[in-house]
Amino acid sequence: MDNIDRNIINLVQAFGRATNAEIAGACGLSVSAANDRLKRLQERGAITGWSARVDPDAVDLGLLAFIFVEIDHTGHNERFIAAATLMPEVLELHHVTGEWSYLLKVRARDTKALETLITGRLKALPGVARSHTHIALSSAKDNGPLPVDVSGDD
Amino acid sequence: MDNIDRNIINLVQAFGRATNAEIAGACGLSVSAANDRLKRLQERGAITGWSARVDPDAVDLGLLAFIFVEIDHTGHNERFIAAATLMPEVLELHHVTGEWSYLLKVRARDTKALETLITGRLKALPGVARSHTHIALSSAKDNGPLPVDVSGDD
DNA sequence: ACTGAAATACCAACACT
DNA sequence: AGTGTTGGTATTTCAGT
Repeated sequence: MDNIDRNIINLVQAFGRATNAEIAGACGLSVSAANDRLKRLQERGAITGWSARVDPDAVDLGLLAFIFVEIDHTGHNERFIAAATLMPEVLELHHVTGEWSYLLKVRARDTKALETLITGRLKALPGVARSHTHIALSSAKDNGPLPVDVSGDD
Repeated sequence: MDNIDRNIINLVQAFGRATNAEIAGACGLSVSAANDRLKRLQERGAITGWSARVDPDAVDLGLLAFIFVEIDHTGHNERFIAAATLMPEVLELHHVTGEWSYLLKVRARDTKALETLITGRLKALPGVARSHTHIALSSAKDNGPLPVDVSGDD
């Protein structure tokens, strides 16, 4: 992982459909070398996959919320993680420090769908003692690229 | 936006480098039709771009944190948003309901870098009254795909 | 590891249904 | 909107450095 690799990572984060020729041009490599490096970055696991960025409003998921959850008995943690991870509305599930056990990022169609998710499905899971929801009114930035420093060591 | 479009969106969210032939095969279309639909989804803004998924650990950003920020005077909001959005460590910036003004998702190398970010840069912005940080100990799910329902109306 | 070239696969425009 | 064809590009492999 040298600076060229980091440049490639920055490039393909911003432009996931960049061609090998474009990567090569930006990094001063031949097309083959760019292709080789991209493949190696994937084989090593630095690049884990590719994705289209989708406008939530276009797919009727205008409501974004962050939900803190507290689990009351230690034995329930694994089951909660397994169940919540499988819920498609749960985009993220983090184990966090502080007064709460988990922080979930969820998207839903509207407040009604959010209510169903929280009271009907999340709070129905064993061990969920309480939850606290923050609704996002607007997002100035969402899913930004990882800031990969290109002036680190080679 | 019909069910075929929603299928395509689900597919390219999971496999951002899916070829038109693969999309066509999955949706029962010809390659040309798949290409046309993909183009139209981008022209309409449903698909906003393409991105490589990157392993944070591979680029030395092992620390994930969520930071709540309170802004004390209304006039400072715009400037805070503008400044925080430009910080590369700030992956997300949401205006949220509740006792706090904003919720930020940030990534940093380690606790030292996080401290510099919070005390040296975020809290230095005008209007930042206080902040509260939740550190993610682990993430069972991160940046999951938007759950696009394929059984909605055509 | 990188280069350059050859073979293969892919995309995008076209005429037509 | 969809299909099949076609010409132009992109990708990928390989021998050589």
